[in-house]
Amino acid sequence: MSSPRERLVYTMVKQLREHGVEGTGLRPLVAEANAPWGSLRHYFPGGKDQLVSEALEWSGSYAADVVATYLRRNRPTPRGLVRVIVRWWIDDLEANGYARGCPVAAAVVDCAHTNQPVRVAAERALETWQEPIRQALAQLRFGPRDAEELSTFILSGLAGAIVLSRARRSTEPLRILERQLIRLLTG
Amino acid sequence: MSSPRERLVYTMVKQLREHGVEGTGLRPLVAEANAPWGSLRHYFPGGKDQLVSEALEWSGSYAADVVATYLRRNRPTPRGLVRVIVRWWIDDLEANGYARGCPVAAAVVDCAHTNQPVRVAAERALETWQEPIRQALAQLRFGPRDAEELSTFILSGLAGAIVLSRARRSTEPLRILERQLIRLLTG
DNA sequence: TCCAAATTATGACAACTGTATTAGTGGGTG
DNA sequence: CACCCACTAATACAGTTGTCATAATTTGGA
Repeated sequence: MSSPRERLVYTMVKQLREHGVEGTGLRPLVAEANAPWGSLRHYFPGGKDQLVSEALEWSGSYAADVVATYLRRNRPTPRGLVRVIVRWWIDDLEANGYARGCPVAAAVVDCAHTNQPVRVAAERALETWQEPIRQALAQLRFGPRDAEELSTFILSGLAGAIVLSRARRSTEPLRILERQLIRLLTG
Repeated sequence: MSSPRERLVYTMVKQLREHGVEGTGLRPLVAEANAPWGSLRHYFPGGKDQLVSEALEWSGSYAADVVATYLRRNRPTPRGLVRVIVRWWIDDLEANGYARGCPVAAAVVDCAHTNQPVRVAAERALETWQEPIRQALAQLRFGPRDAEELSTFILSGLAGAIVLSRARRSTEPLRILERQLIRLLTG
């Protein structure tokens, strides 16, 4: 399997997505990760903040990879780009009964003002995530300025649509996002 | 001033926006509200869930009022509608140093899967908020179906842009949202 | 084999969590 | 006055929180 260290980070990602930062207890987390309690301070001397920050970093890289993989395999189209971004979340929400949301949003909501290290980690994760989207838009006909603006806009819509979808227990908001974004990028 | 009951609800709104559901302790809350500890169980026998739910209801009504007031005073235009919705948040974030976000998003992120009563309250708050926006779109040239879709899309973008703005400590994501929404509604 | 370093076990710490109970205060009405 | 009521005070409860210190153990390399 993976090392206790890796399992702790990944389990933190999952817990973050389900319960947020403040809602995640270290002891339940360690239990679910099947990790020894002593590993916590050994691998994460920075405490909970460090573990959360690494979980966010992992999440940012993962999300970026989803887009980057699409770019590697296809010449991007507006439709295809939007689809690969939004569909991942539609599938995930449906597969998990709307249990898990966006870990970055969770971190921001809980700690934006009270916990600088975590906030900075969230900011970095968003940059990581945004980068391949911006690249994709640049490969389309969009100039640097539009690519920057539109990629920010896409992430905003996505983060919000996830929240709405979980509140309603319906993927409609995400499907609407997909339609409107395609309209915006092709119109 | 206002009654302890009202202060408790309003203070919960504030705490929700700053620390989320799980990050808000009842004792600090009661202290900040200058309310007697005994008032908690007296006015809110349903416990924390009830207090959070009422805070969400209050928030939904408040947000809806902002839009409804605009509608009462002006004949709506795409630009004016988007502006009144987005500007409130730009001003609020700048005025409070990005300390406070959207209470509904906070509730969803923390409790969407673990706390049905709160999730339902969040869903209702979103409906309340969406209603005047849909009305405004209906007063423009949009049919019922487009008004429904676009009002959902606007709320998605808004909730997400607030998250991004707090993460970056910059109102750029909200300003981008404003521009793109105007483009979408006028294009 | 033996040492040193990496890893884990165990348990304690004070502070805090939401909930609950019981007694008591106040003010207005009968 | 006496009564009842909405309201508050004070405290206790069992559980959990993140952090920490120290000892025991395992591991890999010389």
